[in-house]
Order: sequence, then C-alpha cells, then structure tokens
Amino acid sequence: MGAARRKPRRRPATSHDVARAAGVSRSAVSRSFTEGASVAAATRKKVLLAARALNYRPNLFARSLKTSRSNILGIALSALDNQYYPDLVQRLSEQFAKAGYRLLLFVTHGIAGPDPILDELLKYRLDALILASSTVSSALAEACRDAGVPVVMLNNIDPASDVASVATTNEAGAQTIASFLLAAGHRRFGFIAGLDSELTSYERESGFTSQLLKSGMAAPDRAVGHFSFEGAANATRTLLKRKQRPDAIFCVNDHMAFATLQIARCEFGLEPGKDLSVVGFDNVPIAEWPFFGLTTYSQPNGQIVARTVALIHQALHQQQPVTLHERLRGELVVRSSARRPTTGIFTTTDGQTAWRPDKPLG
Amino acid sequence: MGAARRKPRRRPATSHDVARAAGVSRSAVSRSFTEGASVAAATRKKVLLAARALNYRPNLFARSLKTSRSNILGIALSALDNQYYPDLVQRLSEQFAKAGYRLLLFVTHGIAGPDPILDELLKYRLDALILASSTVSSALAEACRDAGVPVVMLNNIDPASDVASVATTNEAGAQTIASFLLAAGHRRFGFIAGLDSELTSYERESGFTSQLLKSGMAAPDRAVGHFSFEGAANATRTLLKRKQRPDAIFCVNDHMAFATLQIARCEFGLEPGKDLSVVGFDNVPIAEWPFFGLTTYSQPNGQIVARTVALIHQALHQQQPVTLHERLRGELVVRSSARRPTTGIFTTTDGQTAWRPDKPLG
DNA sequence: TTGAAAGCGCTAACAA
DNA sequence: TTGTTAGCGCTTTCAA
Repeated sequence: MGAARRKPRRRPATSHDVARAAGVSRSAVSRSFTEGASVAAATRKKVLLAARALNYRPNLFARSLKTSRSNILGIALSALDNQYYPDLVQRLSEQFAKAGYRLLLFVTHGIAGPDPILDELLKYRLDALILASSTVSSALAEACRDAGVPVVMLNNIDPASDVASVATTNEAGAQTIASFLLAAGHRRFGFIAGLDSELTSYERESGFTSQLLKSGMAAPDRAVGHFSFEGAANATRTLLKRKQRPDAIFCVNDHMAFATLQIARCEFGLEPGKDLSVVGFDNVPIAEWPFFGLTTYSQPNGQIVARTVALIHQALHQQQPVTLHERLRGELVVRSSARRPTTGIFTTTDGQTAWRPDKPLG
Repeated sequence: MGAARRKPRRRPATSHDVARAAGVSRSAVSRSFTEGASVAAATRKKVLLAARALNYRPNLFARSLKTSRSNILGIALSALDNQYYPDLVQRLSEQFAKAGYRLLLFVTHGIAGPDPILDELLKYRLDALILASSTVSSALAEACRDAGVPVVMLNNIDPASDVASVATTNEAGAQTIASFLLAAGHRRFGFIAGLDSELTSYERESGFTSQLLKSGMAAPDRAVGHFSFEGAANATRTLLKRKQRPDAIFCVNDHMAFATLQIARCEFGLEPGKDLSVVGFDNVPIAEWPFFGLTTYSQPNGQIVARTVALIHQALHQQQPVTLHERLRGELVVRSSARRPTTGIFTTTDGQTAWRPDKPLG
C-alpha cells in the first residue's frame, strides 16, 4: 500500500546541497534564510526555489552552535493535574511560538535538591528557563542563572533571591477575599493551606489572616491540604467536624477548593453559597462550570505570560541580567459558591462579575 | 544583595577546557562521557573531576551534529483544556525522560493544512514526533515520515495511512457502553459526537450505533458537540428538548460528558444515574470526583504510553520504519452517572468498579 | 587505551 | 552584494 510513493531520503538536504543546486555559495543560502541579511532579491529567489525543491530547512542545532542561541526555552512544571498549569502552558507556548521559541518540557514531580535535574537542564543549551513548578527550589534557579541561563520563576517567588519572577499579588488577593467574606457577614473562618514550606501558600494565608485580624476577627481555623485533592478533602473534613465549624473557607487554590465544595455538599450536606461559603484562588477554566460556580481570585494569566515573554526577551537582548520581582493584580471573580455582599459587586469589561472593596484595603 | 557570589562565567566550559585541565585529549573527554567507550578508569576519573570543577556538561546540540540524534522528541497537541491530555503528557514526559529523551511542545490549535507547522517541526532535528492532536491531519504525519522523522499518532488513527499509531479500541469500547446501557434497561438513546470529520468520534459512534441496531434498537438520537464544553452543552439541550427525550446519553469523551451532566441537572432538573444515564469516554482524572461520578470507558494511558515508547525506540534502533496500528483495550469504569445493570459488575485489580458483558460481544 | 585529524551544518568576519 | 575562510563543540575513524 502506497509503497511506491515513499521517498527514502536518508539525509536531509544541507545548505551545501542548496548552494550547489542554486549555483551560489553556502553563505548566500544562509543569508537567504536570515531576516534582514543583505542578499539580492534575485539570489534569494533562486535559493528559496532550490531549497523548496530539495525540501531544505536550516538545521537549528547547527545554527545554535554558531550563534549560541537555540531558540529553545525550558519549562519546568510539577503538577499538570492542577488545572492551572495547562492553561498557562498553552498561553506560554503560543506567545513564545510567535517570538520564534519552543518549549522543552521538564516535569519535575516534587524534586527536592537542585542536582538531579540541573544537569539535564544544562545539557540542552536553553536560551532561558521558566520555572513554573512550585516545588522547585530557588537554589536550582540560582544555579541555572549562574550557569548563564536567564531564569524566570512563575508564581514562585523567593524575595531573598535575585532571580526574576512574575507572580500574582497573592497577599492583596487574599486580603480582598477576607474583606469580601467579611462584607458578606461571615464571622467564623477556615483556611486550607497548600504546603507550609511554600511561599505562595504562605503569602495567601498571610494576607487572609492579617486582614481578618485587622478587622477584629479571630485568626482562621487552618488545615493543610498539600495542594492535592485528597489532602484538601481531608482538611475539609477536619474543619467541618469542629464543634465550632467555620461558615466560610478560603482554599489556597481552586484545585483544593473543588475538593472542599464536594466534601461539604456530599459528606456534610452543606449547600455551598448558602450554608457555607467557599472561595478559591486561580480561576481555572472549570471554576465557572455550573456544578462549581466557584468564587475565586483570578490570576491574570494573560498578563503573567506577557510579562514573562518581555522579561526573557529583555534578558536575551540586553547586557545586564534581569533581576526583578513583578506582581500582577488579579480580580475577585464572583460566582455562586460564596455568599455575596450587598455592595461592591460590578461587571468587568470581559463580562465577569467581580467584587472590590468600597475603600481600598490598607 | 549577594552580588559578591555571582559568577559571571560568560561561556560554559567546553570539552577543550576540560581536556586541558585534566591533561588529556578532547577525545578522552568525549569518551569519558560516552557509555561503554574504551577509557581507562583512571583517565575517566581525572576527566570527571576536571569536568565537575569547571561545571562542564556536554553540549547536546553539538553532539547531535555528529550523531544526528538530538534526543528531542516533538509532541503536537491541540486541546490542553481537555483533561485527557495533561495526564498523557505527564506520562509521556516521565517515560521518555527515563530513556533520555525530552519533549518539545507544539501546540497546534486546529490547524488545517500541513504546511505552516511542518517547517517548524522539521527545523528542529527531532528524533521522532508524537502526534496527539486529533485535529492534525495524517498528511502532516506522512510529510514528516517522508522527511525521515518517525511518527507515532496517538488516538488519531488513519487506517488508510501507513503511519504508526497507538489508540484505544474505540469501537469495542463504544459497543461495551451500548451493551451496558441495554443491560441496565435503557431503550431510548442519545449520542453526542465530537466532530464529524474526526475518526475517533466516528469509531465510537459506529460501535455504539451498530451494537444498538444489532440488539434491535433504533439508532441513537444524535447531536454534535465539537469536543467543546459549550458545544456539548448545546447538544445536550437539543437532545433533552425532544418530545421523546433519550434516557441514556453517550458522549464521545468525558470533557463533553461533564457538560451533559451539568446541563441535565442544572437546566432540566434531571438526576444523572436516575432520571438520565450519562456515559463518557476517557476516564480523565476528575471523572471520579463526587459531583460527577462519571461512568466512562477508560483509556489505558499507561499502556498507550508504554507502546509509544517501544514503537519509537524500535523506529530509532532498527532499519525499517515502523508501520503499525496498535489498539489497546480499556475498561468500562462504573460510577454513579448511569444506571447499573444487575449483572456483569466486578472489581478490577486496581480497585475500580467495572463492567463487562456476560458473553463477549459479536 | 590514547591522541591527531577530519568533519557534522551552519554563520559571520573579512575581502573582493 | 557575494564568496572565501575559519570556526562553534562535539564525535569518531585511524594510527600509534
């Protein structure tokens, strides 16, 4: 079947082949494929024609040897089961593709020390590295940076480190959530943490708690959910079994909030938004599904990605290394999983219902 | 802050640097980093020591120039929002990492013709290409194959093409679902297709319909959901608004089944598993969440990935190109979204509840 | 077991 | 604008 049309074509054509076919030098071929190089239009046309005929495409790895630019970016991820990441990866992939970069995937499931993956990362001459794994240490980031690879950490800030990072305003977001729940009349709060060692989790907890204390409330009853569904389910059971159970729970991310929502309803018979308010953080795509209707603080993924692209572009095209900690503001998206305050609700430009405090938070 | 400990280290160390430091030739360095090369133990130790001191790591791209092996695999995906893919990608990434390969990501959102992405793919000297996007044409696959890049298509078979593929037994799975629903006493069926042009969708529909007809039933009432949540929501509304509404709906994948479940309950007040049976296909991670409890035909992702690894290994280490269409059997995982038959239910070795027909299907 | 030498495919001075 | 030349960092014959 179709054996006749199979071309063996053992070795792909090289610039040498094209040069010969077009009757020019290899430099002319190279220049024809380089944006803004000085080639006569006629020459380029000849070359492109020959190239097409021979199915020639410049070998990027050979090019990278000369230019020391691979056009490949590494991206380190851990939990792809957390719905937040697929969306982020898709956006990053799209935006970087536009700029001529591809993403090389490194899935690091909870690696502690920097060493095992570091060798792997450095073997490929990555133009830059995006660390989007919350379990990855900033030591790894620094090692890469010291090896000359620009690094951007996504949603995983280490203020003590001078590695560039882009993140959401976790603390302000959590403060907004606290104010929102207070404005809705809640007085007994629960909090489900991710991992105590994790800064993102800490920042959100800190913002939430500080805002409650500032308003004269008690600190929230807390449990740790380990960023996993099962962990969050257990944390929810712990909180809801207390004699004085909370009537509002803030989960450090949506993934865990989904667990809380389901355990509350299925095991405790509590109606989210009525008997219990549940708020998450991330605004992952399925948060808007009718079964969840999760009220959650959205991460501005579009902006996060745009800034990441800009930062890496800057690191690649300027002399001095980028050392910046950027914070991007999200929005509290209001749905049905939490009771609504009577004031402060508005509609955003993209048609979502959101909430902001009447007066800016301290 | 910490400026003192920053090492500039402009250019990474090369084998030449290491050779000089260790007092050996560059060949000796190369051999020390090559599995099974003939080097004296003492020499290798010297080299490794010097390498460590200089932070040397072989440049994979330079190596690939000589060996014409990049150790990079391309993976083309479209819908990362479909929960099926993150799990697949994670498994592929893990298994291939073990074998020394990395995945380079190509997110193709519904590209029609082969050309735009083909150039991109071929610029990188990929050792092989995994096509896991259902919207990608087999023409693209053939173009890559003809360019000398082994291709494996995942869950996207084109029987007319001789490109290797690994897929689930879609037809048998759908037949099992039909039998399951029949055994549970259903007599009025609905079907939500993905895309009419898509073979996976067609195979599942064909298996479902043929089994119903074989049992003397009418063909299912059908609507097209375009593999999207909104599309499936609309398809569900269409089916449930009929005067003779179906009491069992098979959705071509889980992603759409979630939409059906929610529309049925939230907009039509139907209780899944009681008033209406809903069955999906894939068994994505969240199918087991309490709110869904989706009865669905599982894809054997572990096996799919294992076979993909094997196929690519084979294509890379043997002479003749691999041209195989592999089919792997899944299991109908029984949860609560569909009424259960009284017989045929059993527990699998990994503790899941599943169903098989009493006598094998024709 | 080791080193010398050639070359993988490309780009970038430099000179013409 | 073009071709010549010299590598980028590595592996791999081939001799020693």
